[in-house]
Amino acid sequence: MYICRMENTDHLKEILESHKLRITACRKNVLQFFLNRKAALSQSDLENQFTQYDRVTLYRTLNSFLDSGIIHKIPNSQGAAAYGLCHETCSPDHHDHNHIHFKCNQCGQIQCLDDKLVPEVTMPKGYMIEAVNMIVDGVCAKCA
Amino acid sequence: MYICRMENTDHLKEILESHKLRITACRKNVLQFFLNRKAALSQSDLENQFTQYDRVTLYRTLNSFLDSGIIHKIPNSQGAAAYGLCHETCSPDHHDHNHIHFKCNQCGQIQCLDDKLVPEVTMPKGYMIEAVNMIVDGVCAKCA
DNA sequence: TTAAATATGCAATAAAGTTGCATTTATGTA
DNA sequence: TACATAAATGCAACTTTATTGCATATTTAA
Ligand SMILES: [Mn+2]
Ligand SMILES: [Mn+2]
Ligand SMILES: [Zn+2]
Ligand SMILES: [Zn+2]
Repeated sequence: MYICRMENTDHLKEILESHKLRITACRKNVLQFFLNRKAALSQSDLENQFTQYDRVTLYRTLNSFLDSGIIHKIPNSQGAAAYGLCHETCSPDHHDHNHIHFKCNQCGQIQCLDDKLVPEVTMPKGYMIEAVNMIVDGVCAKCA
Repeated sequence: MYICRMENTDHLKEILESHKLRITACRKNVLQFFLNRKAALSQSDLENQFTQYDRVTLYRTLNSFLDSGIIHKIPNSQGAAAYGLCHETCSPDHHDHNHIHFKCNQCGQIQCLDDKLVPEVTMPKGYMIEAVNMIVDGVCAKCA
């Protein structure tokens, strides 16, 4: 995870550049929003926060972040898709997403537990593993 | 998992009755379809299979099965929701869903690996666990 | 057999995701 | 700096998925 909380424009620019994305106001704002947030974000979170941008633009911003490896999509059972920041080690080629996700049934927030790694798992003979996702549902520390 | 593959009407009736659901043709047909299938099913799978029923009826059939503990919802990152048969031990009160789900990126099928249990996991202090889901993506034995 | 409770079909609506295209903006090069 | 090119944005339209209301049909228990 990128360490700083209050980013300066240069830092945002660097992140976008290093992922081969053009620097635009929308992308910088959305990226900053992700960096300031602890929890995962959904498209509608962005729409509420950034009324100045068209929802399609925000949709495509999320897609460009996904494709370039800035964020990752978090599986869920219902509602809109949620997105979390990738580790700094992630790239479009090689992702490093072996952390557990937690969804609080009280406040609804979805969190990346970056230092809680998904345990190893074995598959039946003949199965090939490409990715493993673990989603824990419950009540978070704040809501408990 | 219910053992039989080709159910007789009585067996279907028993299952529905034991979950306190009224016996209807639609429910029996949908339940049979679940029992015959190995993979998880989506609403659109049902719509394709049962053109004689309104899609809202199929939607509510899935909901009644969900609420009564006949099926469970499987988290995914994209596309329509998938549903898998519950174990016989499941009830509305107590669910027993600690098995791994596998999604094949080739054929798209989602499978309940009923005998592959989700490994134990610990949360940070203060978190309460209510449910744990594990979804493995990859290539299934048939597609490999 | 009948009354009450529930399921179904149909219409309408909401929510979420996606595409095409004209216009604007960003970026590399002259 | 100016320009050409490639990419991003806004807007409209559309698709898919999910949800609700209500009249009618069916199931169930008395
Ligand atoms: Mn995450
Ligand atoms: Mn399952
Ligand atoms: Zn919470
Ligand atoms: Zn497969």
